[in-house]
Amino acid sequence: WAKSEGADSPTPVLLKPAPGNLPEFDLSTPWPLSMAKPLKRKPLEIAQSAVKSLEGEQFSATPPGFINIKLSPAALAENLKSLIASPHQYGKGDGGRDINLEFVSANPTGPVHVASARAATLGDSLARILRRRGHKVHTEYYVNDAGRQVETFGLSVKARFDQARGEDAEIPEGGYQGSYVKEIAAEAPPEAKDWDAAAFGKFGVEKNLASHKADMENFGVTFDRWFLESELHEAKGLDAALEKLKGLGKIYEKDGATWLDTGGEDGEDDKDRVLIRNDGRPTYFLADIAYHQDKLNRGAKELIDIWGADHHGYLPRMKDAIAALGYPKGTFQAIIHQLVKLLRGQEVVKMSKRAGEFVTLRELVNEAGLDACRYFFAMRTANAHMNFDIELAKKQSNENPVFYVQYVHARVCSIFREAKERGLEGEADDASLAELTHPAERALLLKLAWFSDTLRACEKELSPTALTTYLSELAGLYHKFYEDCHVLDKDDSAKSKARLTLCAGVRALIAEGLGLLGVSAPERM
RNA sequence: GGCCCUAUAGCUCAACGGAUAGAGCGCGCGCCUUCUAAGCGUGACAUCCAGGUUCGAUUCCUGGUGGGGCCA
Repeated sequence: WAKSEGADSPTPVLLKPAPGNLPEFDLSTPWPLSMAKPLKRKPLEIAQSAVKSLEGEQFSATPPGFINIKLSPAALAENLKSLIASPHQYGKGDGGRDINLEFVSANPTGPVHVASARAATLGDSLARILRRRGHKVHTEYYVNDAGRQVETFGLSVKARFDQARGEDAEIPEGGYQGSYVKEIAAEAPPEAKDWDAAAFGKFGVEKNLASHKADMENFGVTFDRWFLESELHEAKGLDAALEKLKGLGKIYEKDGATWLDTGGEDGEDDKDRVLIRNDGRPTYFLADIAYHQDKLNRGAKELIDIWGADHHGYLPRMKDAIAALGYPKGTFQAIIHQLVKLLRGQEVVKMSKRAGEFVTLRELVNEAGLDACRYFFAMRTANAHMNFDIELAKKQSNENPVFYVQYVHARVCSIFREAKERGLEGEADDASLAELTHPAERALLLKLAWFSDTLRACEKELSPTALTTYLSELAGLYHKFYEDCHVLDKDDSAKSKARLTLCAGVRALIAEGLGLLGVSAPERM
C-alpha cells in the first residue's frame, strides 16, 4: 500500500516480476500509471518522486511510469533461509475461513467415470492449498442413495440376477446396461432370489460406494465425510428444512404442491420451484436444501460445491434457497467446471452411464499413472473446455510436464547423495549465501520468493492452476541453473555449500508444491 | 427461443487492465570424459471478426461468427 500526497487514502501497490527486457530489476509496479488521474500528475513524475522518497532496496523509475525494484542479495538469502527452516510454514497465509467443500459426489448407480477426475483433482488440491493457507476446510462427498435413479438401478441389478438364474427378465426402460451391473448381480448371495428391487438397489449402491471410496483413495483424494442422502431422510432433515422455511415465510401452497418463494425480483432464479410435489413426494431440490442446511448446522461458515457445467442451471435456485434460509450472500458458492470431451484418437467417446460405454477413473489412473493424471487436470482452469485424448494420455504419459518438475527433485536428491559421498555437506554462512549472484542463481532465489503469492492467487481463483504454472517455471529455472552453475566444487567448499543450500530450498518447495497437488516427489527417476 | 462457459502457436493449455503474450508436445539445428540428457541452447509458428471504454486491451463492454453445455 502507498500513502501519497494528494490522495485521500492509501492505495494498493501491485508488485509483479520485472519484465524480461529489464534483467537488472526483480520487481516492478505500474502503480504510478494508475495514480496519474487521481493525483492529476504525470505518471513518470509520480514514479520519480516516489523513488526519491524510498530507501532500503534499489528503486528506479522508467517511462511511461513504472517503478522498478532490485532486491539485495542479503534479502534473498534471508528468504531462502526462512524457507529451509520451516518448509511447511513457508508462504502460509493468515487463514480464518471455515469452509465445507463438496465435490465429485458421483451417482452410486455405477463406477466413477473418468470425467470425475477433474472435479476430484480440483477439489482435493484446492482443499490442500486452502488448508496450507491456514483455513479450516472440511471435505465432503454426497451420495444420492435415495430416489428414482436408485430404484431403476435396483430393477436393473435384479433383472441381471434373474437372467443369470435362467429366468426370463429384462432391464427396464431407461435402466442400466453396463457390464458392471452383471458383475454386481453375480456378487449377490443365494438368498437374493427372494429380494425385491429395493433390496437389490441397496446392495448395488453399497457395492458401488465401496468402489468409489477405493477409487478416490487410489487417486489420492480424501474426504472427511461421505454423506448419505438416506441419513438425511432418517434424521427427518427434509422436514426440518421445510419447517424452517415455513417459519421464515418462504414457502406457499399452489396446485396441491409446496413451493419455495425464491425472492421474486431479488432472487437469482427466474421462477419459484417446487419442494413437495402434489403427490406428496419431495423433490431433489428439497433434499439438496436440507443437505446444505445440515452442512451449515454442523458449523461451516462457507459452503463451496464443485459442479460440472451440466448442473450450472441449478445454481440460481440453490443460491436463492440459501438466502431463503436466512444466510448472507456469499455463504454458498459453486465452482463450475466445464465438461471434459473424451477422445480416443479422433473418435469422440460417448459418456452415457446407462448405455455402459464409458471409461472409468480407475482405468485411466492405472494406465496413465497417478502423478500424470493429477498434474494434467490441475493444469487446466475450471472454465477451460478441454479435450482429453485417452489414448494419448496412456501412451505419452512420459511427455507430461509433471516429469519435468519431478525431475528437478530427483536431480537435487542426486546432488545431495553425491555431496555426502564427497564430504561437501554443511551449513552455508551468510556471506557465501549473499554471493549467490549469478543470473541463474538470482532467478531461482527470486522465484522461491513468489511462492506465497502463487498460493494467494490459487485461493483467489479457487483453482490449483497457478501452482502448476509456478512449478513448471521453477523447474525450468532450476534446469537452467543446473547447466550454468556446477554445484559441487571440492576447491571451493563455501560456494558448494551456498549452492547446496539453494538446491535444498528448491527441493523443499518442489516437494511442497507437488504435495499440494497430490503428486509425488521422487528421489530417483 | 432463453441462459451459462468458451475462442491464444500445428496440438493441449497459461498469462491481477501494463513494458518483448508464456509452457509442454510436435517440427529444424546444435550440446553428454565433470553433480541424472525425463536436461540445456537455438530456429520457425499465435491473441476469431467488427466496434467501444482506457494513457495502455489477450484481459473490460456491445454486436457478430464458431465450439461445448443447461433449460424450454
